[in-house]
Parts: sequence; C-alpha cells; structure tokens
Amino acid sequence: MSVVINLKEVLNAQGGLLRSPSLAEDAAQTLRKMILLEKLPPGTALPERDLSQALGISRTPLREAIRLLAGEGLVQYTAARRPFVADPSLEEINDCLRIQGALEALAGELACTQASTQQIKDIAQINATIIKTQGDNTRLHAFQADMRFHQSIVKAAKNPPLAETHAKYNARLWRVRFLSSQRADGRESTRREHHEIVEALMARDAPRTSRALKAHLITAEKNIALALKDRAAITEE
Amino acid sequence: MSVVINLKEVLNAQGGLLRSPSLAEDAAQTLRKMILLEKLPPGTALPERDLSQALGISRTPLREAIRLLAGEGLVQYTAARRPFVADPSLEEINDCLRIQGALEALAGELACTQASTQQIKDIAQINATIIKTQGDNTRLHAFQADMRFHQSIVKAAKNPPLAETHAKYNARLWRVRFLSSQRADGRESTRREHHEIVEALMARDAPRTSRALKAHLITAEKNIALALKDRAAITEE
DNA sequence: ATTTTAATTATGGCATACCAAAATACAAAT
DNA sequence: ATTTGTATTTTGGTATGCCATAATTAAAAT
Repeated sequence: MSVVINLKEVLNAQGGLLRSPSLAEDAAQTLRKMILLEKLPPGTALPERDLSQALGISRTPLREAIRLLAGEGLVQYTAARRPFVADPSLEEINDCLRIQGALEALAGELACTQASTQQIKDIAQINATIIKTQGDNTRLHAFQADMRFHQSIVKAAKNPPLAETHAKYNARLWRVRFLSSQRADGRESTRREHHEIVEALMARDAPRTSRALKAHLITAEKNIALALKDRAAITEE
Repeated sequence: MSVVINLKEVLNAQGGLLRSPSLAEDAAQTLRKMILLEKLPPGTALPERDLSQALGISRTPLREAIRLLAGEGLVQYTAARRPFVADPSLEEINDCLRIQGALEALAGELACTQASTQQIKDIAQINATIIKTQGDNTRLHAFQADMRFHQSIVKAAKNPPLAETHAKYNARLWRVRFLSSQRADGRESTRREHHEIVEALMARDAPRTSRALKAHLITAEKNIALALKDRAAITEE
C-alpha cells in the first residue's frame, strides 16, 4: 500500500509523468495546437463560452487555459479584455527571434561547461538524424527534430529558468518557424550552421558556440521574412 | 459623447492608465508586494480560501492572481498543486541572474542603435540621480532608482517582448536584489560599473555596452551571494 | 511507544449563476 | 441615406457550491 504511494510521489517528483493534467492544461494544449496549425488563425476572437462548450468543459478551466496562452504571447486581449489569437507583426517576430538568439547563445555558452559528454553526443546524434531524414516528405517530423535539436542544447545548459523561458518563446515562434521550415532554400545553410554548432559544442568552445547560435538565429530571421513575404503574396490572390 | 469614448480608447491604448484593474490584478500586486517585503516569507503556503477571505474577494480572482505570480516564478506548486511562496536556492537565483544578464546585454546592444539621444540622456540622468542620492538613508528609494536605471536601458532597446521578459525576471529577483542593495560594500563597484555602462551607451558602442552590462550582473551575482551568506548567519542565531 | 488504519478535515479543480459593461441590432430622427 | 438614440444580446468578471483527493487527526493494533 505505502509502496504504491511512494512510487507515485517519486514519479511525480520526476517528470510529473503521472500527474493527470488539469482540464485547463489540456485545453491550453489543444488551443495551442489549433493556433499553431492555424485552425484558429491570427486575430480570431476567443469567446470563453463558445470555446468552453466546444471543448466540453466549463468556462473556469477554459478561461485559465486562455490565460496560460496569453502568458506565452499566443493570445492577446483587446482594450475591452476580449481575448483573441495574437497576430504578431514581422517586427514583433524579429524582436522575439533576437531574444531567442540571446537565450540560445547563453545556453550554448553554459552547455560548454555544464553539459555531460553524453549530452553533447546526444545533440550531435539528433543533428545526424535531421540530416538523414532530410528529403523525407515528413516535413512536420523534420521540423520537430529541429526543435528537439535546439531544446537539447538548452537542456544541456542545466539552467531550468532558461529552459522555461526558451520554451515560451519557442511556443510563440512555432507557427512562423514551421512556416519558414517549409521552404527548400535556406535548408543548406541550416545544415551548415547546425554542423558548426555541434563542432563548437564538442570543442566546448563557449564563444564559438555562442557565435554559431546567434548566427543561426539571424539566418532564421531572414528565412522567416522571406517565407512571410511569399505567403502574403499567395494570400492576396 | 463620442469624444469621451475616443479619449478613453486613446488612453487605454497608451499606458492603459484608465483601465481599472481587475480584482485579480489588484490581488496579484498586493501579494507581490507582500512576498517581496517578506510579509509572506519564502515557503509560505497560499491557500486560496484563507487568502481570498483576507483580501475580501472570492476565490476566483484570488486564484487567478496566484496563477499570475506563478507565471512570474514568485509562486510555485507542490506535487499536490498547493501553491506556496517560491524559495529559490542560491543556484536558481544565479540561473536567473545569468538570464537577466543576457537580456540586459541584448538590451544594451539594441539600445546603441535604437535609442534616441534623449533616451540616452535620460539614462545618464537617472544614474546621476543615483550618485547624488547616495548616502541618503532612503535605501528603498535608492534601490528603486537603480531599478529604473536598468529598466530605462531595456526600454531604450525598443523591443516590447524583451521588456516584458526582463520585467518578469526583475520581479523574480527583486527580493534578493533589494537584500543585496542594503550592503554598503559593492556600492563603489556599482557606481563605477554604472558609469561604464553610460559611457558605452553614449558612445553607442554595442559590444562595449554589452560587456559592461554582463560584468555588472556578474558583480550583482557576487554581492547577492555575500548578502545571502550574511543573512543566513544572522538568521541562525 | 510505534506503526497501521480509519475517520475527518482542508484544499484545489470544476461547474454554474449573476452582474456590469461592451458590442450589436434596431428604431427613430434628421 | 446617414446619423443618433435606445433596446437587446453578448461577453468577461466575480461569487459560490459541489466534488475528489490530499493532508491531518484519531483510533486501534502490534
């Protein structure tokens, strides 16, 4: 009996694998996906009643879910406090990318001193998988692998608040990054930059890792600008 | 008639000066202060019913206030989802300081190209005030001026998400920074470092500004470690 | 005296109802 | 036809009650 309880506590203390998420967290995850996949396009109003009914829950947890997404920057409020899906300008996206760049650069620096050799191997491994998977028509999977690559670097920095803030900006930028990852150009530069990042990490050269990550984010900025321009042209027709 | 409405909208669009805060926001602000001034010391449980009753509101907005503070890192949850005042370890504080350092360094870089000359003058002015006020027994005011100094740099970067995230870490670090600001030593190095930051900004030398801000945060890290050690010694008696 | 087990209490998650303010629809006036 | 004024509806903010589970206490067994 007490064995079961202890086990539960241990698992909870670890990744929180057992803890059944609240309805609010479930709803937040559902809405997050819908926003990122543009089932809920930017600008869409998010009335609490309709949404809660659609998700089969009451307003209370739904409201909390919206607050969570607002904290991530995915949802904003009108002056009258009506929530809607955020519609970031290119300028705001670039603002976020610069922050993400600074965060990843810091993560890279820290990883050079904090990461275990195993973690660096893992990072290299993830990158190898990306290269191998390249060309597969599973664009989404390739994209997710790219996310994992960056996340594993942040994780190796062993700075939990950094990981948290980084994750937040990841969520905020997910949509446009996914968009830009669909473009074929820039793929070669991505491959090269990833290689440089891995090399710098393996050499545990902090300034070099920092530089490589910053450069990578600047490239992302360029690619995203191109992707959004393309898309705007398409949407207009 | 419509004039009034327009005026209201304009004011809302600006600093949101008119919008009467919700009970949740009020409560969050109240609790924030209580946490930072240690009326609610680290580790204190925050039961929804008691707190809501103490503040004269219902559980719903109080609950929301707690969520807000959790988003800032001032409140955490036990495995059983019971909220309590966060009690960050020295390690976690240092983690946050490194992030804050990276954010301010980025802000400084951006400010070098984005800030108006007036804004840089303002920053210098704030610093001048700090030096002048030095020695006054209004420790709190001096501390708040220091906060304004850093905030004005971030503001000059003209990157709203950066300002937001920076503010969040400020709230999270407020308590320990206030603590360390009480110590007399380190005051001279602070003065010197502030001077260097202002000089670098006026020269609009991005790398130099970045370096100066990073160095400043590292000094803060050292001072905070000393302050916490002192305090631990006192508390033990 | 210590440990187990059962009963009790306290707490957070959720649903629901009501209210004030905002948005909308509609009627009247120009 | 456009604007103005008014009624209606929609919406977010808040209070409250119920429930399941965790924490605590009390009782029982060793």
